[in-house]
Amino acid sequence: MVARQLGARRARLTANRTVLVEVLAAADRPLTISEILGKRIGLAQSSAYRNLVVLEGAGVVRRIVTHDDHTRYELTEELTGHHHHLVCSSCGLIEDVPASEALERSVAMAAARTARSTGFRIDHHRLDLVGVCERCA
Amino acid sequence: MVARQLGARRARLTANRTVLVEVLAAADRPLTISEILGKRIGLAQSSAYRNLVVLEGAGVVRRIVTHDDHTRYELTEELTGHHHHLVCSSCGLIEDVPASEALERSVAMAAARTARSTGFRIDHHRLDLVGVCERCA
DNA sequence: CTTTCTGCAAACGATTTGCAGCAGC
DNA sequence: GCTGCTGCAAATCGTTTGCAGAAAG
Repeated sequence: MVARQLGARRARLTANRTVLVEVLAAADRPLTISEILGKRIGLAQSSAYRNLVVLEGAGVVRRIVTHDDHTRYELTEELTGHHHHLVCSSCGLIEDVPASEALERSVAMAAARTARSTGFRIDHHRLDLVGVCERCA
Repeated sequence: MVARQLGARRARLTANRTVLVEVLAAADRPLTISEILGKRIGLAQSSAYRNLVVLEGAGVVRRIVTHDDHTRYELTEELTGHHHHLVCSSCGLIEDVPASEALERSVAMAAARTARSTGFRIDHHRLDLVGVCERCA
C-alpha cells in the first residue's frame, strides 16, 4: 500500500522509510522530527527530513506545523481516518481526537456555504481544540 | 484600549506599535512579517519581530503559523470578532471567514464532550477550511 | 550498470539577541 | 533619570542542500 504509492513516484521503499512509517503508525499523535530521531532509529537527521518530504509527496504522510514552531508529521487520514487535534497551549502537547458525525455534518454545511459565497473549492478542513491539558492545569 | 493592555505589562504604546496595529486592523486577513515590512512603514525588521511579540503577550495580536512556513499575525478576536480561515493550498492565500451560529454551537458541543473524556480544559478552537481559491482553480 | 539513497558537513534563511544610543513617563 | 525602545549587525537554530560512496532494481 505504502510501497505502491511510493512506486508511483519512482521512489523506493527503503528500510529508513519503512521505519519512519512504523514509528508514525505507532504514535497516536503527530511527532516532531526530534521526537522521531529520539527513538534512536539510527538514521541521519538529513535522511529523516528528506524521507519525510518524499513520503509527504507520495501521500503517505502529512506535515503539520504548530504554534510552538516545530514541524510535526502524522500518517495521512487515508491511513488513520479523519480526526482533529487537541492542543495544549501551555506545553504544546498534541493529541488526536476522533471527529463526530454531527460535527462533521455542521462543518460540511458551513464549508458549502462558504464555498458558494467566496468561489473557493473546499477540499478538507482542520479543527484544533485549544486548551490546557490535565498535567498543566 | 490597546494602550491599556500594554500598560498592564509596563509596555509603552510607541509609534511603531501603533502603526503595527493599524496595519493589521486595515487587513482583512493575517499578514506575514514580510507583508508588514513591505508596507514601507519604516521600522527595522528586528523591531517588527520584537514588537509583535510584545503585542502578542499583551493580548492585542495573535500569531498564527501556516503550512507554507511563514509566521502571520492578526489582531486578536477580542478586537476583530471570532472568525475562521479559508486557506488556499495552492498559493497559500488566507482569508478571514465569519463563523456561523450553528457551526459554533456544534463545535462547542464537540469540545464539551472531548473535555469530558480527556481532562483537557478547552478554551477556544481554530478551524481552517482548506481548498483552492478562485484564482488558482 | 544506472538511478535513487545515504550520511556527513556545509549552507540557508527566518527569527532572535547583544549592544549602544534614543525616547517615554 | 530610570526603564523601556530602537536600529544595526552578529548569532541562533531548524531545515535544506552538495557531495561522494552505498544500495536498490
